[in-house]
Amino acid sequence: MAAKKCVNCDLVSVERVVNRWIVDYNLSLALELFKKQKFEEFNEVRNVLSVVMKRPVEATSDMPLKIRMLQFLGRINEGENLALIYDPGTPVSPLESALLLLENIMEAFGIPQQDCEDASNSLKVMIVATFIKNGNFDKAAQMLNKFFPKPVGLVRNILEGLIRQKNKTSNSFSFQLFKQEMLAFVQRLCYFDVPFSYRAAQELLTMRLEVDGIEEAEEIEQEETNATPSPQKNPVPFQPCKHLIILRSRLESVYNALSEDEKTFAQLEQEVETEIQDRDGLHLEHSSDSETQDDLNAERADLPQRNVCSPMEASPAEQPPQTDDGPQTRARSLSKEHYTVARLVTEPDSQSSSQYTTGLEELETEAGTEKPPQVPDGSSEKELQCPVSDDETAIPTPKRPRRSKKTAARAAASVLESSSDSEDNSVEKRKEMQEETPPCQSNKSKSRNSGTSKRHSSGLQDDYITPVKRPVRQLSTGSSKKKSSSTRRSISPESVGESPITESCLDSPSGPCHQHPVPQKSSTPEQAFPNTKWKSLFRTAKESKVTWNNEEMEFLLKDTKGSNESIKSNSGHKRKWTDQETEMLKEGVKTFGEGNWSKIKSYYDFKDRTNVNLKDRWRTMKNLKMV
DNA sequence: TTTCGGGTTATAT
DNA sequence: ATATAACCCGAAA
Repeated sequence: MAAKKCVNCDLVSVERVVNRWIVDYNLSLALELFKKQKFEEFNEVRNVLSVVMKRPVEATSDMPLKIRMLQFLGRINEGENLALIYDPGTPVSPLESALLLLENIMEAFGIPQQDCEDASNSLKVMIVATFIKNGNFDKAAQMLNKFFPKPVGLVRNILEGLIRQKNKTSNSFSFQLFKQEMLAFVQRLCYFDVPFSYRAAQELLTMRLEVDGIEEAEEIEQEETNATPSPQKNPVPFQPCKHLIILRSRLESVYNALSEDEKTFAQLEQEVETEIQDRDGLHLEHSSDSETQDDLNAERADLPQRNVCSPMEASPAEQPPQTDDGPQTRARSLSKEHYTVARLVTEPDSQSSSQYTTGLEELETEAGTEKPPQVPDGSSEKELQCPVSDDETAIPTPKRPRRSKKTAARAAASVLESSSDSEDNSVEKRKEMQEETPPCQSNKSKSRNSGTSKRHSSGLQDDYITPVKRPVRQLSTGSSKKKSSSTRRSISPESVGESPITESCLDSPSGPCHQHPVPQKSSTPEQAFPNTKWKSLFRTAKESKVTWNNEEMEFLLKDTKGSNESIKSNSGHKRKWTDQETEMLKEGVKTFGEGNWSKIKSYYDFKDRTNVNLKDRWRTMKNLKMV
């Protein structure tokens, strides 16, 4: 029933809000994964973001910068794949494109030069070092002179020495460390608050654990399980929450009976409902009061009137800490119960709508952080919110079965992992997601997709903004060491001729491949997205407070697509080890010790590498005296 | 199930 | 044709 109301409401408005949560969460998640060197998952999350960004998203003021910085990290992540060239006209390595992007960001967001100085310098050094590592000494020297014109400086001397000696095996410049440094830089630049959805999920998990400890976990789990498949059905999904609530208020009195008689939660709920109904009408007031106290919603103060938290979100999180306080708690819990249990399970009253509304706002506030209160139309919101709240609650539940106390991010990550088995699959999935994508023949070339950073690398400002992606992947001439070999074969044919296809499809959700040819540097979004469908979507998105720049969208999309492996290899063929993989392996051995291949493999995200592969690679490295 | 070492294969030169 | 990195296979723990 609530759902119906929602449908009537402005779906777009709701979607924007929900998508903002999603984006907010995934931004943080991506950063976390990057930090943990789960680069595959990092790319997966970026994929998620790119897809979400195609939908209307209500952006916060800091979101654009975060998106850009994520793009930046994406390029950094692909930094060693020199084979990736985005603009044939002005071939630029991923790291160079990262530098250009950084400069662009600084300009666009008015970031003082000094704030980026260290990062910029490190980036420049790594650009040179990467060329050296790949044996492209000419290019390295060229970059060295470009970035470090002064013939003085320790770093310059070191790099110069390596170039002179044509020593590409130097370990002086760890790419892994460099990545982490870039991560630290990004974190300095933008503050990544703990997303609301993360906190909500975490608290929910905590609650479940508590409940499990006290009660029989099985019941709850079962319920959850049931709820998962049909999240739309309010009654089922929420039950867990109800239980929690009930436990707080009623558990003491009923616990014994429960354990003995095997009373079901449903029964308890009914009891509670009865109580609640008796006190109906009070709940609103109580809820507001109680809410004020909640730690989660510090921001609620701003919205005193609608402080009632939405049943799903607020209740799970808040209740645990409350245990039994005093009368207040009692009232509070009751009110909450009322919402959750009575409303959802039994029957939605008129009140429900208002309650939900409140909850939503709260959520927004939290999640939105700085975002200006955009509660446009209260009435419509209310209705909309119902579904929203439901979804939110429902989502976390199924996904993270009390699997553990691991952080939500972790859990999410694992989910991602499982879902994305192979790049191929993921890639294809992505493509699928981008419906318009015409049949790119390139599908086969899984590897190719990696054309992550292609886009604006060279384009600099213009391309950068340009919706068109010409990122064509070239085989890097001699840049890529050994990898190139395998890469070339598969890539060259496709990439050269139609490289745009693959990427374009992915890249331009807005514009299909065909439209690429015309470089539109338009600042106007519409232009960017030729496709009518996307146009409309984009417009819709635009309406939201913060409009997503074409650039941002593109960045995401583009990067996302290709990001994964530059070199993917055909399943049947030998796949050369990338520098990145090698570095991870080194780190892994350093951390876990030689021989613990399974640990290393599980800790780092080695894609399509078996324990034996790690072992063999290590053996090879030892033979080569790389270690 | 994971690790290990010898053997095989695919690829670059 | 050769060298060798990547991969495979069977044994052992």
